Amino acid sequence: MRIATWNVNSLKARMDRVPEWLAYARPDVLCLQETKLADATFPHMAFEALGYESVHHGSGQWNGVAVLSRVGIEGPVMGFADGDAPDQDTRIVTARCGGVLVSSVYVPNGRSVGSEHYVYKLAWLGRLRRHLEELTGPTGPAGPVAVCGDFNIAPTDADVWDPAAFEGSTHVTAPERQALEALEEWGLEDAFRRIWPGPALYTYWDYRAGDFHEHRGMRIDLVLLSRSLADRASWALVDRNARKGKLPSDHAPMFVDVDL
DNA sequence: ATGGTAGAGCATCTA
Repeated sequence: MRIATWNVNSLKARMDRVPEWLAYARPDVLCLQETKLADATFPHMAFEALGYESVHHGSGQWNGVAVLSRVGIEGPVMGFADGDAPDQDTRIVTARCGGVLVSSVYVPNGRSVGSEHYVYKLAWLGRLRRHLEELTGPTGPAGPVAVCGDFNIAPTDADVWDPAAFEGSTHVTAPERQALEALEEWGLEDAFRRIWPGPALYTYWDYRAGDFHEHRGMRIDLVLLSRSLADRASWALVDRNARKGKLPSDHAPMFVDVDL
């Protein structure tokens, strides 16, 4: 099973590129973030024509997440299933695809350390863990689980182009990394890192100042797999070609292949 | 690196 994730930074602006990439990479599952669409305008039919069922959770203008699957979509859940009040934003959608519980997540950016947005980011990551506990039940992470998306966290200093440039910034702080580690302690693994343990393999580059061409990037888009899946991960790639050319997103798509 | 660009939608907000 090929499990992919891509922050498209507006699906409307990327409707040439996303179908093209689906035809090229043929993922079994593709998690999208920042569709910036309301549910009513999500192009389910365009993906259906390519063999993909889809589920979307969005309110328009900002955020918005989707799961596309050609191995089935069952039991979609919009937002958190932790029983708490609905999230203020549309940042997570979950469904079972080919037997795997898949969540597409767009973790809040945090904006600046200590801001209310940063507090929301850390709380959101706590809710994500409780959401997964609720949906997996007594089986927990022993079952097949994939949490894919833009985490807005660089797991280690090897995941940013220059750690010194990020001092005092979000995405690299200890509390953010600890929130990610809490998910790993629950039973998820950064599958790309297992395949490619080396540094400087990024998924995001700011549009500004020629960052992409100067290799000033960050690895913040992750596929977290439960142990039974991670043990079967055989290949992973970031498709940097999809960050080039006309009208790219500021994120590249990445995927992990799992031998099921 | 303290500006720069892109996408939302029409004045700014978000990243």
